[in-house]
Amino acid sequence: MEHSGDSGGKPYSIRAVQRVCNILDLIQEKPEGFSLTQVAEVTQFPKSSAFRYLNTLESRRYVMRDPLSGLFRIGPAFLPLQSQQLTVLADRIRPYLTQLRDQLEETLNLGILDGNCVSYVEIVESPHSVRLAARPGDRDPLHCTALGKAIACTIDPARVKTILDSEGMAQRTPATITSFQDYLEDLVTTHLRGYALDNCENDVDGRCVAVALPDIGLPVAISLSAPAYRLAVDDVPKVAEALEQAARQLIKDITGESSS
Amino acid sequence: MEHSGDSGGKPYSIRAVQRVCNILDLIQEKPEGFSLTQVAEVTQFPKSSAFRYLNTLESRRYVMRDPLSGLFRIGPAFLPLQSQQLTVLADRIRPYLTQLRDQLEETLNLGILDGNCVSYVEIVESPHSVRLAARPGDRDPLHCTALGKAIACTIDPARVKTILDSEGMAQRTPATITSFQDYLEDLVTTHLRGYALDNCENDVDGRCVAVALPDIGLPVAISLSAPAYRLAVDDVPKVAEALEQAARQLIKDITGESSS
DNA sequence: CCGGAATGTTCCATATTTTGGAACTCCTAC
DNA sequence: GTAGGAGTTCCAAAATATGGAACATTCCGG
Repeated sequence: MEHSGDSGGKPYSIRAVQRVCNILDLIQEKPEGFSLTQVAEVTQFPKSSAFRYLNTLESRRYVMRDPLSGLFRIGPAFLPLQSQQLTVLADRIRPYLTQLRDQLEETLNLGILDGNCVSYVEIVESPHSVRLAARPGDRDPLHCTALGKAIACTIDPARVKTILDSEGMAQRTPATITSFQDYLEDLVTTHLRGYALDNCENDVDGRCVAVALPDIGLPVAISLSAPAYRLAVDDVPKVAEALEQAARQLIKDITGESSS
Repeated sequence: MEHSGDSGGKPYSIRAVQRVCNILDLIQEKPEGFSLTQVAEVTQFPKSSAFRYLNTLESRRYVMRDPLSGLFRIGPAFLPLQSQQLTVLADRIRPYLTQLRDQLEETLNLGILDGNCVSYVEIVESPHSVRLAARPGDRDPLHCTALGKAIACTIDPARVKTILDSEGMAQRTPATITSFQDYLEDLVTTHLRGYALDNCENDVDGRCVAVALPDIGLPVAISLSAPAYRLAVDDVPKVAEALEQAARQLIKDITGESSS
């Protein structure tokens, strides 16, 4: 029985398990992911073997396929950033998201700061066939998403600056905020108003409202996303109020105390 | 070819990979871990199969064996709590820890807040054969460790309370702080003084000095741990100064700006 | 201390599964 | 249209994973 890499003297090593670990080690090295051919090359597995491993890991969510690039990257099963804690949190927040979805008939999201981006942890989709919906494990930038802005209000401004310096503030739509100064001003507004708005800044046809969940101990926020034609700017305050109400209630339920 | 659980209609599923995923799913459910027999029971694998899988995963650090309880639990390869970011951070901090180890000839640690505990990310061990050293992936409570105290100074006091209420403040040694009020007072001292001290509170024969790394964006701290007989209380300020100096330098290096 | 139960570790013949190469499909660029 | 590259499918047989049983170790109770 031969196994690649160091088994650390451990007997009874299973080669297929080692191969899984090789792939999991690799997939963590690059957030944007790898093509099948790259995985095969780096791991030195035959392409068909690599394909089967990746497909199996994908079916179990340890690996996911980026819908745009087709690259294989870290999946949601690997994403619980604080493991237990995030899983428990998502489970407890899901009923609220479901209720909001039923009430407002749009897509609800739970997002977390993950490195320099927002990562979608939980998504409860709109009943409409035309909907604005990310997928679990998707990541979006901080500067042009409502989730990003809501979370940015809860973290150190110096940290926000570091992130944006590092990631850039790419123009995704004509409405995208691309200067740090403008972004800071938006954050002030966001903070005073109590909710964050992505007004066709991330997706030219999309609008999104988000509120942070302070006191939870993790940089998380919930949001409602909708096609812009169904969520007029005039409707935003009403939606925000529903989100804020749900946020207050769920924080209370989770922490056993009320948010100040 | 039969595979357990939902393959989601994915063809070319590899049974051994599914089994790895079953174990990884299970191991994430309980921080304190599982015995071999429990893993075998829950997964319904024959004991010898479960044993081989766990051993292989252990050799690759996705699973680790708790040295005290012998239970199998999540390993460091699963621990990079912010994945990329923590790996990069540890790589950049290691040379500093190594230099401090060479200078002070004791064990240096990098720890992070992980759920309700401190988790050891990086350890550079003392050259002495008698040393106080945790192992990567080990977890310790917040209330009786210098790392825990240093990190507690950087997070919301309400969060600290929640953690301690949940985890308790178990007496580990006669010197352990077991009341929240006393702990808060220690944190005030820690904050004013600039460093945290575990004065035989976690280990009756151990002393530990820690400083937080503010502005990094993660709840992390570095510490020096030593047998108490080699680290007298009078030596603590000198050690703390070396740690603080290194902390200032590495924060500057990592963030590209100086800590305020 | 002894015995029994429980947990962990080792071994082995063979059944099962994984394997890797080749063929095929699809897509893109020239 | 053609070529090349990435992804997908297939299959015979080589390789490995398998599971049960035996063995070793530890723990607990009488």
